[in-house]
Amino acid sequence: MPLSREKIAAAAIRLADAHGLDGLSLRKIAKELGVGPMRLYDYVTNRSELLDLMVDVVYARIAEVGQQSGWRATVLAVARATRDAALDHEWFSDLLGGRPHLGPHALAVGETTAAALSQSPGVRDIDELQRALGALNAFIVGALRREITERRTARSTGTDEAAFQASLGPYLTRMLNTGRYPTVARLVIDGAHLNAEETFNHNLITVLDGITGRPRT
Amino acid sequence: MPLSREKIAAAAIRLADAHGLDGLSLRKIAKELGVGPMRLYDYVTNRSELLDLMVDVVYARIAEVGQQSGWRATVLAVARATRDAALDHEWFSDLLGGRPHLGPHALAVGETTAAALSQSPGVRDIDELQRALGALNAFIVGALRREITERRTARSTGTDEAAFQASLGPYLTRMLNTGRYPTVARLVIDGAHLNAEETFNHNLITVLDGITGRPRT
DNA sequence: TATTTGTGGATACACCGTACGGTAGCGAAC
DNA sequence: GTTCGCTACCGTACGGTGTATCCACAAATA
Repeated sequence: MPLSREKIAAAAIRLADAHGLDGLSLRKIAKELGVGPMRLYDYVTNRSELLDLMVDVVYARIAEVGQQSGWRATVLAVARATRDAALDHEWFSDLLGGRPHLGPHALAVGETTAAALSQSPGVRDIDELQRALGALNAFIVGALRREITERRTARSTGTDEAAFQASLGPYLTRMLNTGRYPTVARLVIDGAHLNAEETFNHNLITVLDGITGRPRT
Repeated sequence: MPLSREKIAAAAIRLADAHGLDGLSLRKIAKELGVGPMRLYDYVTNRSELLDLMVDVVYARIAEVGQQSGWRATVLAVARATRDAALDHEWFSDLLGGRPHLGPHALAVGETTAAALSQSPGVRDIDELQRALGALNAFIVGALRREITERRTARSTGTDEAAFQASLGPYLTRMLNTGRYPTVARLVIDGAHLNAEETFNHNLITVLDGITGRPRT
């Protein structure tokens, strides 16, 4: 049972899911596979190439959604699939936007969203398509990074109010009590209970409407 | 002339500007300051706390733009200042969205943008403000990461067509020649010459319009 | 003067990515 | 049938990282 890029990527993903990207090392992957560390270099030239490999495996899952009934449904489906993937593999969000995603599956999802967007009214020529795609991807990347970051801090501080006050509280409440950040203070105190999925969907639609030039409801 | 968080941060920023975040290590910073590596731990508990420090120094520069004549001008100015900062300190974009930015200056720019956005029509209550802020920040984070990544690959491959074809070409052109990614192919071939700043501004306005509910022109 | 206290430094540990040299097997050429 | 060369595997070793711990020395206190 020799070894293969697929097996290496799968093991790496398992480890990254469990211990994050910082807890991932070539040596641990090798140990997980019962092999010396240098074996991996027969299949991968770099650590970063390994990361690219992992990323493209995730994109493969995202690409499965394929085309939907209309361009709008397609874009929404791909965006939501990306979010699902990021929630399942938090390290994925760490890599989002950090390097060009050029793997075959990444290109495939790029193709479906680009093709879908090009069907939209308000996207008339190729420059507009490029811009629209940029804006959409920028939003997705930023939104997912933000959501994952929040989820991580929520998990590390504990989700309940008391633990939050105990961990970030001392510093943050002191900061907010200076009165220099009244709006932020109101946001932190009054508005922490938004549903993440709803927020993502809502903002996604907002951005999409902005891009494709549709009147807001 | 003892040592201080400010001095450490300044040295770290110099090094990160020159050699990127990967080329940054506590030992190098210490050497730069003519000190043993362990001295830094008297001022900073962690490497990550050092990164937070650096980030907040950058936010200090961003915060300098302050309020403008209207809420819209303020939001635009802050966003553009953030972009300028990211262009000057590319490592900043690597950190964007990756951890909560809670330093005093980061909170200050959060406050100004939040306060500005809350003045916008279409942002009626606090939940809408939270969502709007999320969408705006998501876009900024994603757009800057993307732009910096592109700039980096452009720099490493060389900017001219020939060098590009030589480096990414072998793989990418082969991929595009499969015919499976026609839209992406068109984008790569026909549409690479958009001005980055214009694109950012254009998309920023688009997103902002989407958020605040303004009719598209 | 004796003793405590704190401050800068060196050393050490566990771990990382990866360069390098060696070895064993196997097909091809004489 | 023997030898040669090539490929696929393997372990070791190097230079680097973040950080914990201990240590020496100077200053300040009793």
